[in-house]
Amino acid sequence: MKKSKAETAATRKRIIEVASEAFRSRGIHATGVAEIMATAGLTHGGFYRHFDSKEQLITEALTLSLDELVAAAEEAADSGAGALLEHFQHYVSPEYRDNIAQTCPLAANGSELVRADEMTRRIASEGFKRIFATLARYIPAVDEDAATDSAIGIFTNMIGALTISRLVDDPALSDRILSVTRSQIARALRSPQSKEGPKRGKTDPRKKKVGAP
Amino acid sequence: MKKSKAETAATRKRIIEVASEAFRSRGIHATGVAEIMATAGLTHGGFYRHFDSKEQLITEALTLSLDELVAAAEEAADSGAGALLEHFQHYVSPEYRDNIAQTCPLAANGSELVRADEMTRRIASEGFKRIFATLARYIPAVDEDAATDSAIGIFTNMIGALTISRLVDDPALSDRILSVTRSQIARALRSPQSKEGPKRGKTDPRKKKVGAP
DNA sequence: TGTACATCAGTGAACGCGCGTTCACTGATGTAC
DNA sequence: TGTACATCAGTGAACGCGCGTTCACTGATGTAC
Repeated sequence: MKKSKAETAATRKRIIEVASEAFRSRGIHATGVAEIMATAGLTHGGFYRHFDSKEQLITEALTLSLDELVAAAEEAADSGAGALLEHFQHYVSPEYRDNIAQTCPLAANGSELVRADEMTRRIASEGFKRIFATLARYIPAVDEDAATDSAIGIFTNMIGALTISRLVDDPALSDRILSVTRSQIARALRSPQSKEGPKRGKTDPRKKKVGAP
Repeated sequence: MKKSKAETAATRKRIIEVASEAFRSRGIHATGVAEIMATAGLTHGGFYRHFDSKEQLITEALTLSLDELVAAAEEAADSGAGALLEHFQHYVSPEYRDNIAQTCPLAANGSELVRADEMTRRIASEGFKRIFATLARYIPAVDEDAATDSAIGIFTNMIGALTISRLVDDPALSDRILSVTRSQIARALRSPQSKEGPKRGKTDPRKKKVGAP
């Protein structure tokens, strides 16, 4: 029962879509190939007609979810600074927190990605860079370097807040974590950022445009 | 070959210590009971003389690592605000980043803990609360609520920065993430914090002292 | 355009493997007298 | 204090199970003529 090229491509796409949600919902390690195939309406034997290994699916699923994340941020950015502020505020909202399957994979799978293979970490790194670069373009700052610093700070802050808001078992504390983070983001996006700080925390001036595409 | 009570207690403690480092190094799911027992110098069959299940070991290992984390923060706090600043700056240093086995379990296992069982999440939550409460006591702020908000923000920020600094495959970017976060922490710990922000990001005034022990 | 055949997406059974957990056994410890 | 015996920490083999992966087979698709 060979399938047409279009149907084969659609099946492959469906497997990746299912995997990208399943990995975020239940974790990468904890989600099996058979489970993904069953959700996609297939038996597990056919998996290797589409992918060399589970590892390959992980990288493709991560690529998809990061592409979607970047696209959403760029779309918001195209509508101006106000829309971008709103977009990133939504990133640390209860709705976003409660929709782990369809939101940021760096927050959903952070500590698992730290131990992923080289290719997966590269994709995660590239996705991280693309997001904070988009953000940096709209941050009021004394120079490009300061804007990048601020964007990095905001984005890592959001990922930490989101992760911990999902971890804590006290709903009121969870909401408060998000609320505090929204305030921090709003402050950073409103007022021009400089890089001043105490000597020990100062950005090393030798590092130039690291990670800025 | 029954062992003395002292020896039994020492063995149990050793298993928990080994597990707490192994879970942080290699991940909770990815670390097997047999591997932990072998590292502790035992065969895996004896595991169930000490624990009911792997889950129980997870909660005990997490308890240990969080207790150590809290103890270190409180020790620093007892030496004054300067020592506390230094302590939390160290939290987002390259040395700390590169020592995942012996540092913050919320950063090392964040996304896995989100999906852990009820007991484990409760312990993680309690640990989180104890740390930010310690931090809040030394933050200059207009009131206790604002200090708690600031402490929550700083700590979730650090966890996100640490996780992403371990994830990215570009060493210079990794260092920069930590450096940026050190600056943010220094700023927050130096100048009095208030809760002002735009309406949408404002802390809900109905939430009083959530999570503050 | 029609026919003959090679391709290959998908099925379902099976592979080896490592997982968490159980169990019969050993023999030193701790206790009862 | 000394002896007899019950306890139980640790061993090592085995359990069922689900994992990622392989494979013989089916039959519709796509291609060659």
